[in-house]
Amino acid sequence: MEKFLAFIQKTYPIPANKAAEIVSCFEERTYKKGDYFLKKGAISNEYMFLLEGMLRGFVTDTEHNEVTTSFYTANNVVFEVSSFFSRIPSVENIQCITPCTGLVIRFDVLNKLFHELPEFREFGRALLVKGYTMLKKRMLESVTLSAEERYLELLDNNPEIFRNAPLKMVASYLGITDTSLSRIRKELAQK
Amino acid sequence: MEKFLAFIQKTYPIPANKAAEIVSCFEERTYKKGDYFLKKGAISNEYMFLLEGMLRGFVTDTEHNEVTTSFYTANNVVFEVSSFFSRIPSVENIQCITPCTGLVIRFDVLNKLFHELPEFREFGRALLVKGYTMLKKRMLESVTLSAEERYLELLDNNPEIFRNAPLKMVASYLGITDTSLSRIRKELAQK
DNA sequence: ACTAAATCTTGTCAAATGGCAAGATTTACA
DNA sequence: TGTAAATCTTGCCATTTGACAAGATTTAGT
Repeated sequence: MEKFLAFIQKTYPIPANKAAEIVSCFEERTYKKGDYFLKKGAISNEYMFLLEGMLRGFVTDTEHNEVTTSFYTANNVVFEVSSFFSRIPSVENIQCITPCTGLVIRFDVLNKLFHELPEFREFGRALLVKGYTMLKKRMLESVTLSAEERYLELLDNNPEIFRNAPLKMVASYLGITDTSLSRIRKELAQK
Repeated sequence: MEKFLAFIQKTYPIPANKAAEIVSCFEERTYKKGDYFLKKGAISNEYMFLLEGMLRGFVTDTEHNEVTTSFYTANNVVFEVSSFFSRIPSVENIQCITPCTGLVIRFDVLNKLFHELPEFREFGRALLVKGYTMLKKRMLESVTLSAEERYLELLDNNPEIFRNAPLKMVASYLGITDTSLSRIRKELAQK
């Protein structure tokens, strides 16, 4: 798949024949809206490059509220780091919020590739570092920016999220209630 | 160093002779209180296992406030993931808040070890995954727990932080002001 | 031990956000 | 297309937290 090859090259350049070998180990899969890619309590066994659609990661807090931890958009990888790499039960759920198509690989196959192809291993590390970096950035913004600024930033950088996710999911991702987010929008509209 | 060997074995078991080889590539270094291990704008070139003392990671926000991003305590590694592995200028500072002693290794030497010793590579990945996991956990707590609960959790799990870091650093780490933290303590004391 | 600087506490008031509930709007699907 | 469910908005009031500033306490260095 073109998209996946382009993604690999953008993340960590790899010789074309090696990249093709990698991609051939993935298999295409489709999901319906509402399907779970990963359920809390399960050990994540799949790693996906998302071709189309959108998913959300979420946990349930002590008051039984669903708190969105991440949105996964097309042309990015979808997996839960801790459960997948440390082989422990996931605390997070990952669910399709639209119909999805992706290229999937199992843990053992991915690991085999990591061992055989140093370039792919470096690609994996680069991705891990990138994810880590983005999470740090988000964490930082959650304390240095106001809710309104965080909303505007998300709207700027990931407008597609607002087309597919209900307000409540976006609000909990931003760390506020849907009521507050609705008010923030209202105030912005009046400017 | 015993402590470092124990840390390696705890994180990802490695044959003793290999572990010894690894440790021998690190060199001991000492820092004074206030010394910077990493300065904003520099490309991080060192990775440290901290034997004694404590450091803080921080950034400066738009209003010139220092926001603590992490505390580094003895018997853990100290480095900034993005800058060290992606070779980009750091947005964070890492500074000693007490005199420190640690075992330090340069980027190129560490990478050489990663290439030569698959076990050490896996140790590195395990550490990266662990750090990522802990950051996710902290992120989650920042939205599901109240400031008071976050304070109590930190007090329970890392009491040593309170012995060395001024209130202001702890407060910004918890995502609140020093004033609020002071009030939280007052209320807790009254119970 | 003395003094200055750093740190911590506390008061007052303002702003941001949440909880709850009702009503408006949109969406899904029979 | 009609209707129920889901989603979004809004009003009211309470709570949390912040900004600022003054005073108390602790720490560091001579």
